[in-house]
Amino acid sequence: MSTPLTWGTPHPERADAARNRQLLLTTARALIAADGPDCLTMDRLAERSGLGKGTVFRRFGTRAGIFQALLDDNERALQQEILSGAPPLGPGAPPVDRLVAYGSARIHFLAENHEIARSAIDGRPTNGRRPPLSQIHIRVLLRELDPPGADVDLLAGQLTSALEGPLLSQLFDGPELGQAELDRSELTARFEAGWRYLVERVCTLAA
Amino acid sequence: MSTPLTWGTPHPERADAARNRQLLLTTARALIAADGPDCLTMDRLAERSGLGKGTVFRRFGTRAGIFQALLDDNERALQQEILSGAPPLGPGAPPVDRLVAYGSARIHFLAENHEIARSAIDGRPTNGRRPPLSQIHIRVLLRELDPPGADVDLLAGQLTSALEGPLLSQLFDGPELGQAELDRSELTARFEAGWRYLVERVCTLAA
DNA sequence: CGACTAACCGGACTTTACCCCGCTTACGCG
DNA sequence: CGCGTAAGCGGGGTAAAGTCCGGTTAGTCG
Repeated sequence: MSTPLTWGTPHPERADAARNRQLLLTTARALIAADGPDCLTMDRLAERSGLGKGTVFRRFGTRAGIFQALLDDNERALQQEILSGAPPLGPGAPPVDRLVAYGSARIHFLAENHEIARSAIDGRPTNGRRPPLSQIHIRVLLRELDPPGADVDLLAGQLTSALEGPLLSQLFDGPELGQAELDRSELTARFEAGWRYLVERVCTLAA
Repeated sequence: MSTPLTWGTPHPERADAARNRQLLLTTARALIAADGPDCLTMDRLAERSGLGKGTVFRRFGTRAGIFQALLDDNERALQQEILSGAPPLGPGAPPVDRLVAYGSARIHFLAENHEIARSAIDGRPTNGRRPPLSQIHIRVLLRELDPPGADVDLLAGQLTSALEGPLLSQLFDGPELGQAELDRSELTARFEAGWRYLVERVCTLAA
């Protein structure tokens, strides 16, 4: 379940390795639920899993890698919705509607997982350097739209940043620049509206 | 020169402290120039400056704080240009033109300082939690523009992320998603064009 | 069924950010 | 000009990330 796309390679993952990865993920979730993400240490995770530290590092490469893996795992359901769910999130709706719907979904996902997301962004570019799903999806939809005169690849990156950056800043550091504290649903609503505005502004052809 | 805005407080900084800050900044630049940012360690910086480790931490709070300080210092010239330089970067030009000009300036600044910028983004929200200059400036210009129906504060954050995020990703991790390697000037030109497109799309009133 | 090999596992080791707390020094006041 | 005190300073101490390499085991091939 963890590397379902790597069927071309000879040895995707050894059985015990897969079992241990699963165990580590589960243990990590438990530790995070118990003490918060900041208390999740490599030593502790190894010990609580009954494994050695080397194993943990082999699996995830770095501390941030653990949170990455957790995030990816949580994201899988959303991924399915996009690929084969009902419109407008899934295929079938006009691209602009899909963009708006995707933004909403992503906003809610990040709002729910922001503690993990925070810890997943840390030091060096860990290992995989796998491009973020968000950007890929946005790019595909933009290409369908084909806005005249736009650098679509770059625009995809810009929109991805615009979607995620401010939200994460807000979630991490709290309200900024003289804005009142918002509860969860107000916050997501505001960001959804902002995202819709941006997408329509960028993608609607000028008269 | 380092805390010129704190004149209301009784003792902004003691003379020796200011001297040491300056010394540390200089030494840090020298070490970075010599061995690259990754080799700049707190111990080494303290030793090479002839100061104690505690002093370094008192000044900058965290390793990332050093790079923050360096970046702020480098940014000051640009800041002056914006506040009292010639249009369109400085005051006097129409807001849209100023936005475009600011984007160009910022892109070049980040391209020149990306190694430091990379190291400045690390762990926890260090200390000051001072909102980024970029966002403030963009917000001011947007307010002048007053796009109908927009959440200007949020939009400012979105545009800031759109301006900086993809550029930094590119500079940090290299070209992505099947794009060829670009040299410095091609890269900045591309991002400048992308920024102009975005700003005009968002700020030009629909017919 | 047995041997081979490549991947995996473990835990000691190194490096480094960051903390702590007693000592020292700059600056204001009498 | 001498004193008090608050800020600055120093460097040893801790914890945690990431590395290394010898021992072990899963999966394969004859």
